[in-house]
Amino acid sequence: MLDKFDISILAALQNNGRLSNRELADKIGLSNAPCWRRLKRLEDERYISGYKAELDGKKINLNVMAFAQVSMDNHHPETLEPFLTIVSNCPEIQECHSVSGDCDYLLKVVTRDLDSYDELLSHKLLQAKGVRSVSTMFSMRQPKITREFPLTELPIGDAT
Amino acid sequence: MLDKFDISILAALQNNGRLSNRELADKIGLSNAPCWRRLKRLEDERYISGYKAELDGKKINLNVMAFAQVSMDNHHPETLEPFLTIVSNCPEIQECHSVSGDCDYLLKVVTRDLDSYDELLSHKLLQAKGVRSVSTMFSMRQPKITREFPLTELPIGDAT
DNA sequence: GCAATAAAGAAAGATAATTTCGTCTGATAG
DNA sequence: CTATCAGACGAAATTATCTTTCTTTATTGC
Repeated sequence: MLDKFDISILAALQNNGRLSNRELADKIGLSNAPCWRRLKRLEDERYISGYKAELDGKKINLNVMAFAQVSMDNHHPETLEPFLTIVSNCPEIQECHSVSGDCDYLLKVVTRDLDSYDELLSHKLLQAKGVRSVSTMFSMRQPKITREFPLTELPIGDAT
Repeated sequence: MLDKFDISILAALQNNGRLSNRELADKIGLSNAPCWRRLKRLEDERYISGYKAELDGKKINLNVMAFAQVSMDNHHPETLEPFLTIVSNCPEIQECHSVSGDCDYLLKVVTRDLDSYDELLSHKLLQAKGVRSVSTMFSMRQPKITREFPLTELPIGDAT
């Protein structure tokens, strides 16, 4: 169970994953040692699954972000397998969700430009046996984009 | 321009954003100081836009992930504004993309359970003036999910 | 070749992480 | 009501790491 200090730690590190232990301790209102022990616990118990540097896509020449809705011929494992292999080996595909609704998978894809996207689509995805069709939504602007989870909904342990 | 050391640094920190400078230096094959200077440069020049702790959604009671396709009545700024305000104030909405295709916006949403999702939908989004309709795809499984950008496509500077 | 520039490495000084230990608070059983 | 125990905090000492400075090594243009 998490108390308000734990939640503050998670919130602070979601925002800045490289806070030093001292800064973190100041921010949440504990001293050095207990803050450190709590953080280790949160890491050990996998509340925190990792730390990631966030890069600027534009700066590294990734100008196209798209969501591809993929429909499959059927849902037999041997039909899905070649597709999933491509997905897992393709670094431009950041996310693959098996979804409810009209299509079977939703992919989040990042590429340098439209040509690269087209190439990925027509030479990789559409070549996969089992893939019936792909319909693309291009992300043109991102009024909001964050990786933070909402922590406001969490039940709070003691120490309130 | 980035050379192979810079790219290794970006790749390593995308994977583990809390590598110490020493570990990073070992990994990329430079000594302490130059590795540190390169990292600072990459931060200063905003190749790295930030560091984030990655939480486990299941552990903190966020069990529903969904993509909401939103259609608006029209594209006048005064129509969009109330919707975008809700989006920006709603912590459950992680991403809002203005997209090409059949709908206007694609939202990535995370909630505790289906009830919370329904509440968000019917009491917040669908109440917004200007929102014509919302169609939801629930993410049931994630065969792949990463936050890493592909760095293989980058042109490499000298020092090859 | 030789100077000038740019980046690497070594080492020292400054800063921060991690451990240890003593203390306090609150719960529970006698 | 008090004694005991568990759990967590904080101060301080130790260890490790970061950050700077200075020197050395490559590379480029003249």
